[in-house]
Amino acid sequence: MKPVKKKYSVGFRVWINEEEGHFMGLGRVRLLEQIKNTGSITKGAKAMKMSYRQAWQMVEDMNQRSEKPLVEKTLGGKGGGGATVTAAGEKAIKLFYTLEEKVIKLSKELSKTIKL
Amino acid sequence: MKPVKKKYSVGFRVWINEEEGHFMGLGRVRLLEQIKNTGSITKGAKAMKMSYRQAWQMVEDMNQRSEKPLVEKTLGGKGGGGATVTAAGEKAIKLFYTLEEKVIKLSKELSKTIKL
DNA sequence: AACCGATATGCTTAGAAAAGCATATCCAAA
DNA sequence: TTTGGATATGCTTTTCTAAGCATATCGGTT
Repeated sequence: MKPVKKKYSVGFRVWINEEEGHFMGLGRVRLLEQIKNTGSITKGAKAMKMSYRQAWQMVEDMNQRSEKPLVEKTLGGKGGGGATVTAAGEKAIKLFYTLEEKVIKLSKELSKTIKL
Repeated sequence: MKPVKKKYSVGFRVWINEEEGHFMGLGRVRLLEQIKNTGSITKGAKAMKMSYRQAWQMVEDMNQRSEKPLVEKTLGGKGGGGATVTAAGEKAIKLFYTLEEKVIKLSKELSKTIKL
């Protein structure tokens, strides 16, 4: 009875670095999408089961470190305020997925070649 | 005075998954190398400023989940024992670097294309 | 000017991961 | 059979991160 051959595969994570380091990975991209869908950081965070505080900090960090803010926030007003994803934000989301897609493709190819 | 263009780049992490999930990433590969260099888990761990306990657990995990052990351990004997990296271990190390190299190459290319 | 729901932010708490400690075990060599 | 240095493993402690709580602030709308 020969030992069963195991299946191995390549795993990976991609992100975008700004000069100071990690800038935007899958988590932040998803957050941006949720903010876009729900119209607020609070609701977006809730949808991701993430604390508002952390979500807010992520948005703050991204806005401060990108040349143009990715999220625009409104205080007061109808419903008390909200947040929307800017054109720059949309662009960043698309860019991230484009990059990720290419790495996914490579990792799938590499997975086939693994022999251990 | 125009705003200064920021430099962005693509960051990544690669690892090898076995059926149960994460199997071997850069940290474990380095540990294997240190074990090879020093001839023991204890010294290898120390060289990496990692606790012996953690190093031992990693080795145990790798050995149990790969078809052939990557590290061979000796109890007692001259010097009280030690550990060596098996041929299968060497193979795994090389495989990992081969995979990583390809992802590095891709990420460098992608870094050039980033426009935000 | 009162209201409302979201942003903004400090401070506390909880939970998970790593480190650290203590000790038992192993066995070839001397 | 004693020695020595490494493996083996349970248990405690530290550390770091994320979550949670509390509260102040904002400002268009009514």
